[in-house]
Amino acid sequence: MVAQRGRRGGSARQAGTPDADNAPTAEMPTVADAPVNGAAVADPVRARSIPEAAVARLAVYLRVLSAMAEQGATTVSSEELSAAAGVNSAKLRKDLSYLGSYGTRGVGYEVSVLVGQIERTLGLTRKHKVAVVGIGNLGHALANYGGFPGRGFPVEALFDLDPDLIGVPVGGLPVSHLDEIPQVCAEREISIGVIATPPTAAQSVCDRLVAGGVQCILNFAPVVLQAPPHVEVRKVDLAVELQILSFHVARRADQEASENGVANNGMVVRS
Amino acid sequence: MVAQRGRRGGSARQAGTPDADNAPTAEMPTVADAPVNGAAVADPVRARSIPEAAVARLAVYLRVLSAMAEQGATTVSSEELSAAAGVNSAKLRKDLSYLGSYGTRGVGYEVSVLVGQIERTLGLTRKHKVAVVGIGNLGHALANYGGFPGRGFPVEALFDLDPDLIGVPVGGLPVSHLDEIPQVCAEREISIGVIATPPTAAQSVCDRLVAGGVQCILNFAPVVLQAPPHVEVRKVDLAVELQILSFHVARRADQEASENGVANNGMVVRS
DNA sequence: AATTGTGAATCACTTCACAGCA
DNA sequence: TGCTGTGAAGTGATTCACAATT
Repeated sequence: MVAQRGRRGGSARQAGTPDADNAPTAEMPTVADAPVNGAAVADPVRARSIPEAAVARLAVYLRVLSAMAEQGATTVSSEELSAAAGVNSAKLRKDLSYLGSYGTRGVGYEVSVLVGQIERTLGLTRKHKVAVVGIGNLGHALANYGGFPGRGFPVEALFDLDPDLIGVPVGGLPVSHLDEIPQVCAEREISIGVIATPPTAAQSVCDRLVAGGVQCILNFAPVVLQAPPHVEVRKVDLAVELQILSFHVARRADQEASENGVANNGMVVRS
Repeated sequence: MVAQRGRRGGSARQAGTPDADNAPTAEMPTVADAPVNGAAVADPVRARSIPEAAVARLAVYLRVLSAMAEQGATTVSSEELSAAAGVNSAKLRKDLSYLGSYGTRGVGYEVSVLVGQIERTLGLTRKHKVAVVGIGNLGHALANYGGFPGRGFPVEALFDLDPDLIGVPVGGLPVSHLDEIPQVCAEREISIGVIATPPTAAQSVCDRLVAGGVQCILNFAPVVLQAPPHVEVRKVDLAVELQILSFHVARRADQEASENGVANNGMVVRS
């Protein structure tokens, strides 16, 4: 049902979005992290390192598989799963092969086994406590998410600057002041900090989260954060997303124009 | 929900774009595309295409440059700009080179020129009307963003299913019913649809947006959308973002373990 | 017969390193 | 001298295509 694969001629390209990068701080929207510095990854003992891009897709497969399991499916082929996840089957199989060999040739994969292996690989067998900083519109939405997606990411601290908000429970949890970030995060062993503040406050919040010992930061503020290398930063940037879409609209308009013989150098070549 | 940003992940889309262009002054870039040699491509004109990854970074550079301009900067070197954007300078220069040659050797770039060229390339010289579907916590946050980031993305329609919400103004704009999506989007010439509904509603909303003629969709719902190839879909998936962070935490723990001489299986042994 | 798993090829992106210019 | 712009090399990710396996 879906994806047709490109053959020659038609150049169908999957847009799989490549994401990629992210450096010491945060950079583009995509996957993250690149070892960039120096030698980078030494030799992960047992880990065959998984490409960054594949990690993001594993999370998607996990969601699809969970839905399938709920509907009673017990086995699934790479063709089915890849269609549901919107990727091609070769990519899916390659991605799964990073986990090990858990499929049966001629048959497919057992859903429950795959779910277990992906969860293990993504580190989902342990809980990751989350703090949300900036209880504005977005922060509210995040705090109310009620124990974040998929369980395993309980929100255990909320922070804001506004005195009127301090102490007020949001989603069942009272809001603390920004100044308390380091102490509270340390006490509650927060491992992921979510920044939903205005851009001007973001760097300072980031610094406090780091002081509080958080290991990862998910940044919704439209700024490039500077953080030490041991802290993983990812960003979600609405403005960037919209601008990328804008680019594609423009590109498309352009194409149409040249197909109509408009711009271009007058060299329209059509069949 | 919120979720992460991802790249486009899912829907199959094709973008092969044989482009053509590259006129001395007005060239509109295209995303990189499969060269596919062969006889097919009949376009002798050297296509100027911008890698997808570079497009995302251009949006970041634009924001940094705007901030610099506000502070009175008139010129900037690749070194300065790249540091502020969190990338290395070679990558920055390469990215800017896709726009054309707008720097001065030995000096740097003129901020205002760069801003103008990036805006042109990203198609920001024209407005892109936005509709937000699903006025829950997140939709509310988005609607109130007040004419989205950076101007140029005015929110001109809101939709929800809840009867109690229909007609109620949110951020100054009344909410319409989901059923009206195709008609309203067409009337108001919406070009970008933002889906902030629960996952079960997302595909149907997507279909209606497409019926209403929107060209791009930004999906916050945690599902893989199927959309026709001429519609650009991007997704922001909070669960995926958190799981990627989780993976990095696990990986890091793993590495530490092996640095301590632990072999494998999870058991931490400290010397 | 069907489907996985994967080496090899291809394609995309990044980084290097330096020629060219102001 | 300083900094841009870019070919070329390097790295990483995707796709192909088929042998291996049930």
